[in-house]
Amino acid sequence: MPSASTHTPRRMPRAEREQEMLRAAGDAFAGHGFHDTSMEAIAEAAGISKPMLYNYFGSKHGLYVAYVMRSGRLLMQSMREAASPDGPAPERLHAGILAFLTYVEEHGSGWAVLQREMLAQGGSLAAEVSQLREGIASMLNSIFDDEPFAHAFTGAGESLAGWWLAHPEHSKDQIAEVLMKIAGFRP
Amino acid sequence: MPSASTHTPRRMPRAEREQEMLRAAGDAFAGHGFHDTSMEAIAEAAGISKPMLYNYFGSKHGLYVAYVMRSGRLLMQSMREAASPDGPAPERLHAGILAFLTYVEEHGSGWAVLQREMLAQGGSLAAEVSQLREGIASMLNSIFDDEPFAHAFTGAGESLAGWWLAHPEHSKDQIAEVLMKIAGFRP
DNA sequence: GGGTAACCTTACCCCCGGGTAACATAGCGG
DNA sequence: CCGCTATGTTACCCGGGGGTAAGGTTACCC
Repeated sequence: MPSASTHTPRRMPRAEREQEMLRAAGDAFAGHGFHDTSMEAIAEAAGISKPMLYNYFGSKHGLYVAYVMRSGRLLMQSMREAASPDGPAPERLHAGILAFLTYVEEHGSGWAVLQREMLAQGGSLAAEVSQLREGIASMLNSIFDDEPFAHAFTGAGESLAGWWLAHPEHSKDQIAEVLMKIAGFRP
Repeated sequence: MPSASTHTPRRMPRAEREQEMLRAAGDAFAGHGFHDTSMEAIAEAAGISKPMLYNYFGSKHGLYVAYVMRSGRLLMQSMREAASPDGPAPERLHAGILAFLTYVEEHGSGWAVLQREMLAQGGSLAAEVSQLREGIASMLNSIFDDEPFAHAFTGAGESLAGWWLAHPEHSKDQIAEVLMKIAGFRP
């Protein structure tokens, strides 16, 4: 028994450790923002030491990019699957809204980071994030065929989702109904 | 003539200099965000030296707070004046929307900073910013009497305003029409 | 069982940028 | 015209945190 004081540095396969790092990083970024989150803090939350983060992601920015990209991919994938073009527009829209709200509900940190990053127009993630915006916009344009309206609707969804997280007494379906009403599809 | 190389340190009354500092700070904060903006950069943009900023605003945070507060006051004042409770709801809403869009148009930096700050739920400005949110929410609730809908509508306005800034080929009235349509007041 | 590669840590470097002390001068009141 | 205050500057301190060099240990494979 060499020393009982060391922190049980449990070994872990790379892929698994990577996910844990991303989870810790995401929670930290979502809570305090990019700049008010230190690599040291992320490492501690992930139960490892700082150089591991650099070994796996190269830099703080690299870690952030990895998290944002993964979050964006996940969101787009969920929505595309739900709103695949079969069936009439209102059904597709409703399914897409539910997929979005489900993502927000289950990945609060991911959503918070994505939302903040979409506001920062000048960032180095402009390309990746605008790709996400484009994807959602094209889905909505295929339903509304009215670009300004589609953008307004996007904002309505984002804002309402944020409000919902602070008022969980409303059901997911109630929230979806509000959005359907805004879209012009009365029940 | 002592030295032609000095930067013409023109004297200026305090109030006037203060406005210039706030203008420079606002543009910088809007462009790069709070953390990626250095006091040095703000001082240079304002044509003065760094200690002046500390002399006038105490700290970087103090300068930021001053800018956010002034922006918020200005926006609330414009909207309250426009949407004062006389006349039917659609007219009040339309006037409020136009006041909002005018503010966004004329104070792009102020709006960008306000919008970012409203997303950051945990900041030290939470109190001030939530007061702004409350004000707008109460105006909209007096029109819609439907809190979730009012929040969604707020988001639609914010998002559409951002999109408008990137697509100035649309007129202010066209944008306002989109919002009126979302509100359920068809032309 | 020994070489090797992957996993992981401790201890440090060093710059950026917030904040300040000390000093300079314009211009107004008396 | 003389000093006092408000306006302004240069030059510096120093702590936080991004990033790294060097080394240790586990486990897999032959």
